[in-house]
Amino acid sequence: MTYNTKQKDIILEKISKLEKDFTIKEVHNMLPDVGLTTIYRLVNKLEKDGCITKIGNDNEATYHYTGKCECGNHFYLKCNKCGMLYHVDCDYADKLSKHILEDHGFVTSKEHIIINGECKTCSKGVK
Amino acid sequence: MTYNTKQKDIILEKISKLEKDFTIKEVHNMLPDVGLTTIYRLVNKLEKDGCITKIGNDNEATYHYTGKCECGNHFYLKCNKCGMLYHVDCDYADKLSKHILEDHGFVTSKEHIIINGECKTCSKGVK
DNA sequence: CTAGTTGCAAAGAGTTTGCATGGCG
DNA sequence: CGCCATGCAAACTCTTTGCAACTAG
Repeated sequence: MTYNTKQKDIILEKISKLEKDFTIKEVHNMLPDVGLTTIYRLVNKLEKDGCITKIGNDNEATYHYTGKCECGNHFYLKCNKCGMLYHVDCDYADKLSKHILEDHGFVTSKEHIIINGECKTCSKGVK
Repeated sequence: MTYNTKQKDIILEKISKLEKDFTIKEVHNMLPDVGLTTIYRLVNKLEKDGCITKIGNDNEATYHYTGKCECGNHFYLKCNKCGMLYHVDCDYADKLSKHILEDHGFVTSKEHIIINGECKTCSKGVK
């Protein structure tokens, strides 16, 4: 019901090895031979499958490859200045999820907690 | 250096009384007499002033009026299903900010921590 | 009167859709 | 061969910009 194509392999190969988050444009720049539309369509599908997390950005959508991992002990720190996404392994994430669920009845999204702010470098650099 | 106009008053009056987050379009629908452009411009300015927090959404930007409050003991839980933004007063927010700062050197954005997930209602209702 | 503000129309930017072609199974 | 996948171009939507008219101070 779903074919394996060259483009799919190329895209998956690429984004699964990225250590940082990415935009559609970036992927397209890295893979000029794959059509823009195809990247949009595949990324959307991967997002539905749960392999990718969409990080609603300013005006351009940013995505992050998460694979199929179901581990809960981490969260993301997203720097609003430089755009970097830091993956943090930390017990605190579990505690936080549990707290939010038990005290506020809120299910944190697939254990992918994204907290916005400013990273060490940027908060020092500016001002 | 900055004038007080009718439009400004109308917009501020409206969004400061909203209990939920809003999009530019929603504001425009509520205030048909104010030009779209004006709303964009004013909201952007208010965001810079810190009275409004932008919640990078899917394709349409969502904003939330926060006023000038500098209180730190709260965070937001944003439901990805119904779009509701829950304002939660909780000591945990402070602890979390402190932890992130001390252990990860990351400054959480203006104490406005937004955590995505699914609210009680939606997580029960579906599937 | 001067400088900031407004709002229309047009331009930009990101994303989606239509449709004909090509490739997997 | 049937059906999904691809990719170009066009359509759409949200947001920004240019510019002339307007208004607060």
